[in-house]
Amino acid sequence: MVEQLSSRADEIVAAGRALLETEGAEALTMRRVADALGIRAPSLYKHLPDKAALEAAIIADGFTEAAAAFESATSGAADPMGSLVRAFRTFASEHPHMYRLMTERPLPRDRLPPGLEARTAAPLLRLTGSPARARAAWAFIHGMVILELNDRFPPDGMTEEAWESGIEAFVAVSHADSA
Amino acid sequence: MVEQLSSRADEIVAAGRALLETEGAEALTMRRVADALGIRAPSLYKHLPDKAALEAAIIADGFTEAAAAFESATSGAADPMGSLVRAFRTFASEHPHMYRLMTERPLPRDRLPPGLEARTAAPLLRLTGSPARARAAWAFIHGMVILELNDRFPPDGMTEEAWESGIEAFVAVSHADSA
DNA sequence: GCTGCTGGCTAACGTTGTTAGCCATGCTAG
DNA sequence: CTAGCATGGCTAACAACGTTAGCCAGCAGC
Repeated sequence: MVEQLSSRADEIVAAGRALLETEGAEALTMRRVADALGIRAPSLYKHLPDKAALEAAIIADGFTEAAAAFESATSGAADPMGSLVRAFRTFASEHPHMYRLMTERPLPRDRLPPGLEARTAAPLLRLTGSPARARAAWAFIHGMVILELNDRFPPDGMTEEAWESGIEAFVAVSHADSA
Repeated sequence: MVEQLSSRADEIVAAGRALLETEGAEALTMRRVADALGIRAPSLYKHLPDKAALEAAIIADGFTEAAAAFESATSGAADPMGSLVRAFRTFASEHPHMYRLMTERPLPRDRLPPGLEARTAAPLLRLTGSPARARAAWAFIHGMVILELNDRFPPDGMTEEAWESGIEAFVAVSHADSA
């Protein structure tokens, strides 16, 4: 399943990630990645089986970073839920192309380090107290982030209010339930 | 902006849509579409400027259908919000590839019939009573749908509960606000 | 009956992921 | 010290993609 990458492969993944983050998904090309390293595209295949493996490694990178951000945002915070939501939004807005790559297709779970997905989900799961509520909150947060990223909301300044309205809704239900 | 399509172009769009819906996005190829019509790929360009125009026409098709479904679901229903959510989920699960195409990138608004986007959004906007709440509810619904579609939730039967939990949350806030 | 538009066609280009097969370098075993 | 082999480059090439250029058959209208 998840092979440990050689150090050269790590450099390839880093170059790929840099390309993705600075120029977007359509720049993430085997030839462009090779160019960035001063070699030819076919040489990449000495280190990685295919492009999907490169993408999976970049995605794993992203999840690791996101998980760390979520953990540090929630540990000992006064308002852990608000803090988590902010960390989520920050991650997505600082790494929009990465966030899209991480979410827009089914996860290549076979090619991801075991436990990474669960680790990323853990903080929200802990805060909401139930898988069902965690899923609902995640859907809301992801929906807001991806609709914003995809320019789906009219630019009328109403979006911040939508965030508050949604958070309020979930907090209300959580309190009602725990009472 | 939005050109009226020739009847031949309509046939091309229909063939493209059929390919998309039955075989997924990667089957939506100029050559495959042409094949389905018994002609060659370059001939398509006599009727459509490029592939983006084909996609936009398919997307417009999808929005028109979705809008009609949402309107008929909410008009005079006993539980209009539940009915709308069901209509939304039904549309997405019956047309998963269409739904992805409609949502996964920024909308080609220039190439869509004017007013169509607003028409599709209207039922939810009416039910929630405020743009902010509508946006929050939309984010939740879209988030649930797309995460389900992308196989993001563990298959533990908890997802139905997540739907209920989210709907409950939004309904609670709406009631609190209107009281 | 000529003109010109409509809607096909073939050939081709540049880009994509990927494979096959060659070769230099350098480590290791005998 | 040398033979052999793994490592990691390379070029050439293929199939499929979107797209353009340019040709031509058929048919409508003056």
